[in-house]
Amino acid sequence: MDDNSIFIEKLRVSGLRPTKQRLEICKLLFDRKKTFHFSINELAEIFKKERKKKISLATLYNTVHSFKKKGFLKEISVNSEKSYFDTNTSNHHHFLDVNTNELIDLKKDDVDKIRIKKILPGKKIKSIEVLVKIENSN
Amino acid sequence: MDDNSIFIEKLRVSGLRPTKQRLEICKLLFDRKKTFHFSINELAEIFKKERKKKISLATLYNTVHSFKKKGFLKEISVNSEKSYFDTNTSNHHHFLDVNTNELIDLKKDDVDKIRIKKILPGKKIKSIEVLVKIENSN
DNA sequence: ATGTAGATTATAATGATTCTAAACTAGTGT
DNA sequence: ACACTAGTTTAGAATCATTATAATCTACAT
Repeated sequence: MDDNSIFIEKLRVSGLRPTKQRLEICKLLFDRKKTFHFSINELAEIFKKERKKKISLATLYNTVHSFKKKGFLKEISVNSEKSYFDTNTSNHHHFLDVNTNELIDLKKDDVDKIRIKKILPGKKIKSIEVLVKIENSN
Repeated sequence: MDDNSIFIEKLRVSGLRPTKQRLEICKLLFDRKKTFHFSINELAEIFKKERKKKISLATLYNTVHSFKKKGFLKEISVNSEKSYFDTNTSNHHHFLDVNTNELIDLKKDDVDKIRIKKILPGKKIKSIEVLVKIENSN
């Protein structure tokens, strides 16, 4: 038997019912060592082809968005064609390989602290996101 | 008579025929002091409501994309809902006011030079884009 | 066991973008 | 001035991703 108790708890605490589908999605997204970057379409493909589980597209959309709202996922728009979700919700930046369209996490100390000198009256900084586009050298 | 000779030249040099529609779009986009940030939909609205010119949506899409390809415009994706084009094609960063969804240019010296310590073999850095999300501070 | 609010689902609806193919036009040569 | 051609514009159709709908199902409190 697979042990879902962590995910059941995680969902319950956040006010989401631990349904079969949500647990499947949790296992896929969060039961891994490395950060996972995905689009909803890729997620759907994985369930269909690799895992042979049929979770409707609507549920994937609903779930990913509610996970985002609960802070389990972060959304990253890299360009107009593609939007990724990131299982690493800590403050961090990204490489985007423009040849493969792959996102790669940058660790905190891979990037010097960013200082913004301009301030706008009545506004405060909410987040700072750095996207470093990389390409094949040669 | 309005003097379009600069735009006619600009288009011709880049290999685009200076058509009525393209010149109208040039005037709207480039005949201004401050940087202009827009979505294609907003552009369509301006032509329809403010300028009473009917340029088909297809042409706006075509033109904006060819202007982007020629380097007259830069595209900035700020979130999954919205993608902006920027008439300022120099290297610079942005504020995004999440309350109004407004983009604001940061000047070069508003942000310290970003140093990326990580390098990936066979890859080189193409660009570094910083998006600073700001919100009402109250 | 029952009731009910919350979830899932297939499908339809929407909305943004791209495609198509016909009509139009800028620029060239005559 | 005229005609030719490749490039451009256009309305409308097609496509694709995402969201809405409403019927069915399920977790879970009572």
